[in-house]
Amino acid sequence: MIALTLPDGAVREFDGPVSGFDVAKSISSSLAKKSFAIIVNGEVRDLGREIETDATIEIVTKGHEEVLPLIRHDCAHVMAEAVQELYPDTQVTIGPSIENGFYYDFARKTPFTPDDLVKIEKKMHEIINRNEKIEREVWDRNEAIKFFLDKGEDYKAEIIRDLPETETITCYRQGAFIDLCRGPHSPSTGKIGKAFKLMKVAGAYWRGNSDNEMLQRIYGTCWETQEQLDAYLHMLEEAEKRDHRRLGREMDLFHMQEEAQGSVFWHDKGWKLYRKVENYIRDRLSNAGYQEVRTPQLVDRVLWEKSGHWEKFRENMFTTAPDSDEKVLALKPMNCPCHVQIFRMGSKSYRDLPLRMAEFGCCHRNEPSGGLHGIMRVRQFIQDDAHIFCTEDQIVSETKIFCDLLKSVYKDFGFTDIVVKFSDRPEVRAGSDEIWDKAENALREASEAAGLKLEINPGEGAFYGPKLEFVLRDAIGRDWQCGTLQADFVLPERLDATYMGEDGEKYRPVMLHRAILGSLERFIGILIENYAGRLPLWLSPVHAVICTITNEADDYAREVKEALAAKGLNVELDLRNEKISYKVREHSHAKIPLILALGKREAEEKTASVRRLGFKHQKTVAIADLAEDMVREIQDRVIEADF
RNA sequence: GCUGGUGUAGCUCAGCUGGUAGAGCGGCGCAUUCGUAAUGCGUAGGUCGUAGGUUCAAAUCCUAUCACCAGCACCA
Repeated sequence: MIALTLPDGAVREFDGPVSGFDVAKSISSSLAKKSFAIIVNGEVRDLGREIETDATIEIVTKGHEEVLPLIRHDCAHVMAEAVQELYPDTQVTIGPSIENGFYYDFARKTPFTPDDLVKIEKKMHEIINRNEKIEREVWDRNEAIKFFLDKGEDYKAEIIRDLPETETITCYRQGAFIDLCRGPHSPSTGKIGKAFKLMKVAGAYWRGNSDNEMLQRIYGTCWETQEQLDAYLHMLEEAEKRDHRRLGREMDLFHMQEEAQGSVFWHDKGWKLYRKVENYIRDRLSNAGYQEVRTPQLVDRVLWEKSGHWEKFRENMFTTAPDSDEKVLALKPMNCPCHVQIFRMGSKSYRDLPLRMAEFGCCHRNEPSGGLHGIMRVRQFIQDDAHIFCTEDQIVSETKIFCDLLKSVYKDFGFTDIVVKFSDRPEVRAGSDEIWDKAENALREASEAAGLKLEINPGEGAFYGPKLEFVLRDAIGRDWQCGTLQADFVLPERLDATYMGEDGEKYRPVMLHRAILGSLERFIGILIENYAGRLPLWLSPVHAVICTITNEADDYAREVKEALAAKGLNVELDLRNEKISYKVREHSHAKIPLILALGKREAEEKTASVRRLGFKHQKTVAIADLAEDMVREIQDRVIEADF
């Protein structure tokens, strides 16, 4: 007897092993038709698989959160089947479901063209209409290897060879197509429906390693309903409109050009924004007990050799090319070695620790051309960089203080949902296991104490210490590392930083490399995308534009501008002989937060008709009150004004 | 760096299989003084990313190169 417990607590008994499909059928035949899979003790399984022991189960039907990953994976298989039907010379490799869809990596000499995608998509609809049964098969390891080798599927054979001996080898068969796969899958291809679309082709390295050959990856998106697909495609279109590169141009913030690849030309308004961000973080750091320093841009390679950068980071460094045996200088890619130089000046005592040293230093890194991206990934950038020199015992408290500060700063910028990635010890590393234990625990404890949720990145730490990465998302869902905290036991050693302990002995300080915003360029890019250009008043380069309705109000408009400027507000004047609706439209496009329309009425009453960006209505306010409200909104760093 | 795609006026884009460039918006000029997301008329803008090549003739075909876009790798 097998007893299966349903989500509502009801128990159903069966004489012997029973398939998920039969379980569903025992409840109702219509349920069986509507099912995609069955969850057995928390594990999603094919309906065709037999359940052999007592278990709690749940039938997966339309709308269940497990449906999307399932049909996306089905869709990947259908795409592979379509590709092999159309292009038999293609080998299949790996094709998982991912956020919003799926991809499949193919090995083929000739790359797929956008035209091919149209054909493949058509073929996929055919296969789905055929409603092929998807069946799970358990294979013998060696037979499976032989089978795939005979089929010319070398990659599949390689995958099986690399699987642990204990792993059950399963294949999924649909029509003439058979694929090595862990599963699970829906019962048939018809379950996928029509709400999918192939999106793009791209190269991708076999097993994610750039030493390996490059495969052809096709990305697709797949949803349960057409409405969901349409909504997703619409979201992508909308996201395009908040691209910081586009908004940067439209809002006249910055530009980039060929002659300075990977570097930003900040325009007046963009630089105003930049300075607001920089001054804000400067104040926060200063209040948090940081000193600020400034170190050289060009530094002799000798120092980089000592610090280890010459060995580990040479490829990314810009250097001078001296004529003969002159010294080689390098543009600094990081501030840390220079900060150690300042630390080393004079002698330091334990009483000086923790010593928090900040610098808005300009760093240059020769990033690979393919990695550059607007102002998010550049070759010249400025970080809100700082190094905390402290004792091992101070790591926890300093990390905690840092996490709290970071959280508070992010909140001011309107980011409350912060993802933290914790990278622990890599295989190749410096320092003893004891120190690593200590550092890892410190970082973990401190960030948890600060109420941050951690994601673990196993083995991804720096060779000199573990790190926390604070990640923000851009308009289309790409993650960007902004803040970071890295514990470093190596650099103080290499550059011989010491302090005098209570006992009169010399000790090595630990260095915490840390940034909150990360690169200001990147952070501003994220800000622009996050707000779709509609920056909070405290960050907006221009606070308001005064628009006259007729030139009768020109004198009053100048008066208002004076009054607001006197309060430190940045206000522009639009006295052009244009219709008010024309001006409103133009300044709305330019993402000006407030439009003040002034006509005869306002001039007589000493008021302004105020319209907030994003709102259709307006309200009439006395100038003095308006100025006061604006100043308060800026001081309070209001993210979303309720108008 | 790798794979694919793109590069035509300030912006968005058209220009079929080769016959020396076109629209809308924006700019400028004139008129309009018009109360909350486009007033009308007129006008000026381009070595078609760059360098070679094929051809009587190249934005269009070929080669190289640069930049950008997407993805991969990288991101100390």
